[in-house]
Amino acid sequence: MGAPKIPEKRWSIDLEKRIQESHYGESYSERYSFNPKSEREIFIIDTPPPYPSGTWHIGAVAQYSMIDVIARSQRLLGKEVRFPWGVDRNGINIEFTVEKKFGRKMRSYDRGEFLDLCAETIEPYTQAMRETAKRVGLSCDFDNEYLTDAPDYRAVTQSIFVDLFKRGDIVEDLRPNIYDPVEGTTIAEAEVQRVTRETLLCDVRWTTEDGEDVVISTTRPELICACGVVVVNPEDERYKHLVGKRIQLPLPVTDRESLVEIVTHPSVKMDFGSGVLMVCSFGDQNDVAVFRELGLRPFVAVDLEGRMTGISGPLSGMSAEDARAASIELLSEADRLSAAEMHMQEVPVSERGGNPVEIILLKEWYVRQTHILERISQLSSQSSFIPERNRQFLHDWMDGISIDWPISRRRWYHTEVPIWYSEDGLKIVVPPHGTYVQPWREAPPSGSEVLDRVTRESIGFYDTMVGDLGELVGEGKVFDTWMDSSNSNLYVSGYISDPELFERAFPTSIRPQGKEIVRTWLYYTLLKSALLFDQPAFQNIWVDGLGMDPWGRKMSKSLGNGIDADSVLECGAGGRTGSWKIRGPDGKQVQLRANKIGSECFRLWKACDAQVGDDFHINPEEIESKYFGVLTKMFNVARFASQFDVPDDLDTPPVDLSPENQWILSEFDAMMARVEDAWSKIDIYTAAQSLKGFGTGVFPSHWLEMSKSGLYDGDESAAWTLHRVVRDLLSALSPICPFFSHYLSTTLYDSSAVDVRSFPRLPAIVNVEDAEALRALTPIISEFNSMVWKLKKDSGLSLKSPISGIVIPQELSALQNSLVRMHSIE
RNA sequence: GGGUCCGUGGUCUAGGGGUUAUGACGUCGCUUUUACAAAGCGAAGAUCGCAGGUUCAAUUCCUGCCGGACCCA
Repeated sequence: MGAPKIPEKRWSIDLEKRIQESHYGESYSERYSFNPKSEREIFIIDTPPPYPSGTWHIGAVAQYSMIDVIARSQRLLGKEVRFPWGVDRNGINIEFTVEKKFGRKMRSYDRGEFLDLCAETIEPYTQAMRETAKRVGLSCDFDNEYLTDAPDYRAVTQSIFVDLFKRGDIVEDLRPNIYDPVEGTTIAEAEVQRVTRETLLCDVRWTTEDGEDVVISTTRPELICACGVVVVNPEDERYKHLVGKRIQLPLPVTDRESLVEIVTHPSVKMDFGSGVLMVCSFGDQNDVAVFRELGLRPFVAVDLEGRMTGISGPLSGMSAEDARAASIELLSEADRLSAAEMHMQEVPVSERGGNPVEIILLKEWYVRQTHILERISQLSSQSSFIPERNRQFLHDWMDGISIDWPISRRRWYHTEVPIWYSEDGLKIVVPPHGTYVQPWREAPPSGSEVLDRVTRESIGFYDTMVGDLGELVGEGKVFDTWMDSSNSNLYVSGYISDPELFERAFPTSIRPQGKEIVRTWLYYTLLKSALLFDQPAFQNIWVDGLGMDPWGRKMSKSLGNGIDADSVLECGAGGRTGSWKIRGPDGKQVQLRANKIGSECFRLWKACDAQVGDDFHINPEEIESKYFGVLTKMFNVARFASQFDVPDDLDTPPVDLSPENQWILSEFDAMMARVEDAWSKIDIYTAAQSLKGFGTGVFPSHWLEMSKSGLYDGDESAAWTLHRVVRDLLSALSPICPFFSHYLSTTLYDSSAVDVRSFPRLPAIVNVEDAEALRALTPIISEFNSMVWKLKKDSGLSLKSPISGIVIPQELSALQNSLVRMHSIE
């Protein structure tokens, strides 16, 4: 015994940063790298590659820290863990950033020049993200970072495209697509958002061929030229006599019939406007459905630049918005506008650009999916969801899928569609497996294959056929970014790059992600695995809730309720406190303050505070007040232990363990059994709560107080118990608080808790029945101690004053001596 | 408009057909005791959102309503 080996009185953020910095130094990769040849059970985590755009959302960082807990806990259980660090850098987001930064639209640049600007611009954001990742303590394989915009990653996307194309799962077709005319690209259903805004609802007077006037309400009068049919509800008595008649379009059109038929359709709401509806090719998705159902020929009213086409007569060449104003004017001049009033309406807009979308007939590439939904659903039942109830998000989304997935985009900073077309347009050239190509600026590489464009059959190789193909045209389109990110599990499991590993590691052990991207990232990944291998993509799917503001609202710039991740992680460093001004629910600014948080406290909070799957409120004040004390407490337990010599042999229990040591070891072992079980089920919450309860509760308050004086007197079996418990407790805690555990364990035991690769369990101390009987004493001990403490308090005695007249319960007679010393009972 | 989830002391949270409903923060009181006052100990504080129903028994199961969040149309 001597002075504590741990000089600090408590955990601090500066200490945390010091340990962290040295941790990411030399031995880092030794510690956390992945050995694909390992004999251990392989555990691969398909981490969500974050998108670097400004700041990393604190909710995502919190979630990521729990993925790290999963990685570390699986290592602790002895598995060979691959915890990749990937960054998703493809996409329209960085294109927008570049456009904004330089004040020029993408299409005004040379394509290559623009790509260079994107790559350059995204780098500092990527770097900031790496730093935050380390600051929150992630044990990713940073040396093998993957970037989705790197050639090796894009090559996987392109190879999978070619494979799926060859087997007919990818098709090229002319179909109505949701289109963002401002950004000039197709988007998928999953990328459409709805905003409520005020629009002018016009009542337009149409006239039938018999000369009867009919009023039709519309918010899109400029689309009259694309009207294919006028519909009424079949139940609507007012219009029964009109069904089957023809009606004149109220605006002039060119190159098309100006009369359309009136038919019935059940989707018409009788009480909306006049109850008569004009159906335009591609006014909205309902229109598309009606056109398909009635087998009508669609009219193209809006072109790729968002301008009105020739059929719109006088409106031709105008933007949709100008055309709307012009058409209203024309209708009004012709005395065909009977009313026009402002009306609240939900408008579909593109998620990224916020622009009202149009539905346009375009030739695009599609992944076929409607035929395989049932099978995906079957396969996904082989994956466990954590929590199980979040499986519902997937089913809800899949129930609503009605069309194939359009995967081509008319953008630039994305993976290119790897296709060249022959001069006659009948043949296509695709690159060999594993090669990244940019068809818009390069010729096919050697080894490329020539396929029949329609039958997809192989005709031969490019190298020998180059003379027969005429002048090749490279495809200019690129892929939806989900086409890239939905390969992440294949990429990290060794698909293409390491077939031997892939054989062992697929389906991928776990997919951790937020619930908001179940319909995109998760669904598309499952789709790919079903199409390519007819297999489930994952063994486990961990779906967490989202980080909300302190009142449970989504954090957003417009609400002004965001909390920056770095400000929380750095809170307390160098004595700087944290303060956050956030707009509260009543619209008033609320000031939150905290003195010290840091990564360990932040992680502990997330692990302890909410079950996985639920949305969680992020309040720095609460994080500090509820969890920093837990760290202080456990730190001091270790500090207390550090003044007693560590027994040479912590593996073999002393033969003369006294009853109180047997008792706490039984209690400890039961707790550790629970934690081991929780770690193996990826139940962070139960593990965290168990460790916290034991480490701050029964162990220090009861056993330690009971054993203290014995320890000071050199009781060696108590010292063994103390050190064994503290050492193993730190190991079991290391997934949640790695730097805290690392510091204490290396200081006390010269070996780091984060390096333990087998979950520590005690050798048998007593037999099972006796252990159970000992654990049954816990509530009696705690009640007895509380009784004595309360008695002393009520009598105005200090805790160390002697007290008399206390009767020790019969059940605790074995602990008599310790209890007498603990309370100075006379 | 539809779907999913949620509603437990002032705040956050666990649980779950059956003794006295878990824990934490906050509050109040006491205590400087050879780890810890950035701590410990103790106390007060809940008709488990509301209304029905099922049951011997409901906070738990069912229905409706109210409130909140998210997703979708």
